[in-house]
Amino acid sequence: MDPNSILISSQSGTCSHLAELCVEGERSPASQELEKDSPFPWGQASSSSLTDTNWFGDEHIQAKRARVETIVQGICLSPNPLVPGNAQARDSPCCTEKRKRKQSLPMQQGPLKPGPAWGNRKGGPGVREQFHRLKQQLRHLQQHILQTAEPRAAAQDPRGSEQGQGSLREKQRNSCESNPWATDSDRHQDSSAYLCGAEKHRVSEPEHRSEELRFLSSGTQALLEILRKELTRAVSQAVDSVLQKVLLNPPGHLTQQGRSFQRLVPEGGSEPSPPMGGTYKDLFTLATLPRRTQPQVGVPVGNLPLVKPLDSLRYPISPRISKSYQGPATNYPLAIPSHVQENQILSQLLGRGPNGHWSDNPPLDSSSQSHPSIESALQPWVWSQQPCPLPFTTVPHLESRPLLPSVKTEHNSLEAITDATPFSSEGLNPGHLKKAKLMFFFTRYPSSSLLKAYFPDVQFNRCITSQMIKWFSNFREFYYIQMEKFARQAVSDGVTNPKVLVVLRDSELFRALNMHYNKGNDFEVPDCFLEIASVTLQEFFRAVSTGRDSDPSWKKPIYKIISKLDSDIPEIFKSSRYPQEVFRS
DNA sequence: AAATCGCCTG
DNA sequence: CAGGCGATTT
Repeated sequence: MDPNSILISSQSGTCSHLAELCVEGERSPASQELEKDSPFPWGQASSSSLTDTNWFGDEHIQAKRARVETIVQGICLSPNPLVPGNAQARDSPCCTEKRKRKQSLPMQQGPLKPGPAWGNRKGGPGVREQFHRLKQQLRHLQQHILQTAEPRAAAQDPRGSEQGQGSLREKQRNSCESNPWATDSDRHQDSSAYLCGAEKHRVSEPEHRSEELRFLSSGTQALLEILRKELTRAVSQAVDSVLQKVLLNPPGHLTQQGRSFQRLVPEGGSEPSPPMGGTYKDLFTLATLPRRTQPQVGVPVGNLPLVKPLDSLRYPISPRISKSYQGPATNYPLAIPSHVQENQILSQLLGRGPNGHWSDNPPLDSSSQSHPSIESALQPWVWSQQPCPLPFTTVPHLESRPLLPSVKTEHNSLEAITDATPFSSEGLNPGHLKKAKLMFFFTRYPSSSLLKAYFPDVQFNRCITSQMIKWFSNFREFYYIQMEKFARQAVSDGVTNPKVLVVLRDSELFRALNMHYNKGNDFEVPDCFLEIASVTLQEFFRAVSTGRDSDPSWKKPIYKIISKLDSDIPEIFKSSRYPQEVFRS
């Protein structure tokens, strides 16, 4: 019924997918891999310039800065250790190489550094005032946030305690996002765990609301987190400015402190420190780059190579805040806007509706978004891209699938966040499988590029691609087995004219096929498939009836014929939400 | 060498 | 459906 009409009409869009293919085609396997590790390759280029800036290069300065930050924090806000972003979230279970790569990838964190910020520093006389103002603003924000958050927190079910011992990593991601180290290599797990625990204990403190955040709706949570981070960053920047101007003498012994401080205060986004060790750096870079791309509304993101990421986002999904954490996010985005005035940052934070997302919310609410910069930065995408990314997006609630239930739940519970987040970046879910099966009605031999074009919500990599190709291989296997079976039956039944062998919707063969690829029968099988099926059956019949099946490779010619009969796939299949749209209500 | 494919097996 | 394997293709 409905589905039919849709499909039919959509079928007209023949070339559309070709275009898609071209686009996708640009991505070589290698590049894809790169993207995985660091979705933002371009970051490197842009970063270099920033990296050079070495105002932090000097340990003395750094130490001072750290000191100031500490003070400021004490005054204004709790340093909530939000995780900068964990690029690792995207690791795909199947490909371990990614992990290795990530570590080895010497990404640069250019953007992190406040290069342009220098301009501000030059500011001069007004610095103090500015600083003051910032502090005040921060206080106000804090109050607002607290007011907003507290009430809700009470309402929500506090399940701060770690649940079970599932994958440690994932849990950490969810519960300890605040920990910057979580993102880093596994070796930091311990520390991250530690931090998480610490956080929990401090729940009562007004300043440390990380726990509380968990109880809030995901949306609010995200807002809170983002805001928090951004504020922290802003402060850091302000501090930096001040330091630059005021502090010129390096004490020199604070270096260590500075470091430790950074660790504790992940927000460190502010921390530009170029001197950081490789690992740390990598982290930043990974996380950072992406974000920038974002929306920072007015924020001048210097590097704009970001376009790429967008491509992947082409099919944004409804903004579900489902996963608060999806991505590798990073908070640095904010930090980076170095050239942006501190004031600007604040104002943006306060009033920003960057990508529309927050716009709805009043400043206060937005403030609540303290979620990791990750989101903050990417908002629009965040949601569209990663989160939904694969797993959830595509997967509508197909009939079955206990796996994705949470997805739909969306913002409701933390669960949604928890469950969704980990997978968001990759992996094929039942929804994808179902979609692939339906696509089989149109194409028996899809190319990897075609698959990429039709599964926009999937982050392809070798493993994923192979898996999907394997699916189609399996589909074909079943298909050909059925064909051969029925062809032989026809032969034994005495059929002599292949023309009489036509696959109709009421035929047994069709039922078998439909049962396999369209179990719920919730999809209208296209006529073209019936035609191809008929041709295939006839070819098998001819081969068998003429005794060609004695040849070990007698099926090859048939395969070759069938491989040329793929049809165009309806455009609607390109939608990540495809199933929902196609299936009959 | 890498990507695919088909076949077989669990 | 996923793995493994060998063959084929590019």
